[in-house]
Amino acid sequence: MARNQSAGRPVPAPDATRRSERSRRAIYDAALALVAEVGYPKTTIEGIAARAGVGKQTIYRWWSSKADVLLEAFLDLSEQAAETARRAQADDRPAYGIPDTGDLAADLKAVLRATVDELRDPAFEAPSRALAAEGVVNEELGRAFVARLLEPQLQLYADRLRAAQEAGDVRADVDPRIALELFVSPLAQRWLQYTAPISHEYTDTLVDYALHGITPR
Amino acid sequence: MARNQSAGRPVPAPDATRRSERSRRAIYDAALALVAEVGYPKTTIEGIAARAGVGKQTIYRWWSSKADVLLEAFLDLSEQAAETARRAQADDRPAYGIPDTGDLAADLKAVLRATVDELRDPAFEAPSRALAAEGVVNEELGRAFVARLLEPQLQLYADRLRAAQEAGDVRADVDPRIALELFVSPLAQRWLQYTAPISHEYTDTLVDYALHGITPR
DNA sequence: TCGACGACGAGACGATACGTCTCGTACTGA
DNA sequence: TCAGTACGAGACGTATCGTCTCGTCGTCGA
Repeated sequence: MARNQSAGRPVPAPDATRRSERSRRAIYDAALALVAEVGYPKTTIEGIAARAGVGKQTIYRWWSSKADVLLEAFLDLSEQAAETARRAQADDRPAYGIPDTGDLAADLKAVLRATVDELRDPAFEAPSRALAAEGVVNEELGRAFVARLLEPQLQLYADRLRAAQEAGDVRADVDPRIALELFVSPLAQRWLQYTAPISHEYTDTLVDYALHGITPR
Repeated sequence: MARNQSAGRPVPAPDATRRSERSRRAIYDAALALVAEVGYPKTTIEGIAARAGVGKQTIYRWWSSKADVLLEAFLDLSEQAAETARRAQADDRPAYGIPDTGDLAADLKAVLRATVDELRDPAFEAPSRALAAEGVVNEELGRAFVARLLEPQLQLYADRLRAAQEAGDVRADVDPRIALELFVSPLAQRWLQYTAPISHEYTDTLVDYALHGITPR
């Protein structure tokens, strides 16, 4: 019943410098594999430990919950993927983010098309959904998920929109953080909640509507 | 292990005409109360049965899962609420739905402001989140949730937008089912995922951006 | 009027998974 | 060299799962 640093003998905090990197990685791999194979609800701490060849205590020592393990595993996966992508394009592109060819509509459409394709990647789908779902019901994890994974992505759109404002392609009085939601959120909702299918044509349409509005001009 | 109508003796389907209405209601009430009080993950079938004063088998006989119980409980709650609302306004409003004063922007803003207030109602919040979360990870339940709860709501927006098209306030080539997502989905995402706070000012801004676009006119 | 049928409340049952704990081992820093 | 601690392994008691088996009760057809 007693958790960390509560009454009685304060449980000594584990020494992070002695932590086993090997176990950490094995736990990430096992967690992601299990979620993809049997689904989040059937993924258990005991299952992760067994698959990783690790004692249960090693998991409980470093993480507070199944969701927490998965969040860090997915963060690690994202970092690796970003690292790989960054190294692949290396010098020919200045910074990674949303391209700026000067044509805002085309740039947004291209990135959203790529996002649609990514959302269909089964390796990402299961853990993404699991984390999003847990975050809906668990505010603490939800905020961590947003702060560490979602918001950095959204920031890229905000940056691109700000650049467009300076180029005069977006009105100066528009808030980029809100404007980006006009095309990002509809895609997110369709994907998360299965409200309707997603496609390249769909995201193209979203960009057109968002840029020009739906009223007669 | 063997579920309904599989091998061996086919399990006789329960006779719905002999179903206890009293138990059904007690189960709905207990499920909603427990989710609100202790949260969805800690809500158990055994807990619902005990609180409802009902045998576990009575739940397993009529529902396939905890999520299924909650979906029906919430549907029932929504129907009651809709019934009450419909009876309250009775004759002074012709049909319930989104008002049509002729001013599209004002009508949408009013409804979205009301939605913001609703989303803060604690009685709805816990079960809504629980169902949405379960639907993210469980496609079958997700689709049922959308079809029976979400889509009927969205249809009201589509209807209002179609009326606006006939009045010439929305371009004829715009797809209302997509257009409505420009202001509904951002609100949904902020609420579901805690990506940012929601307010009346925020939804007003969404409507303005969606109607007129973010580019210079 | 009465007997069978089946849903009901209650709870026993074996199977998991929970989170804590206690081993013996192995590495590491003083 | 030796104390300290993370580690793999797994035993432990508790909680909930979904199935099952009771005895009770209300309803419908003979």
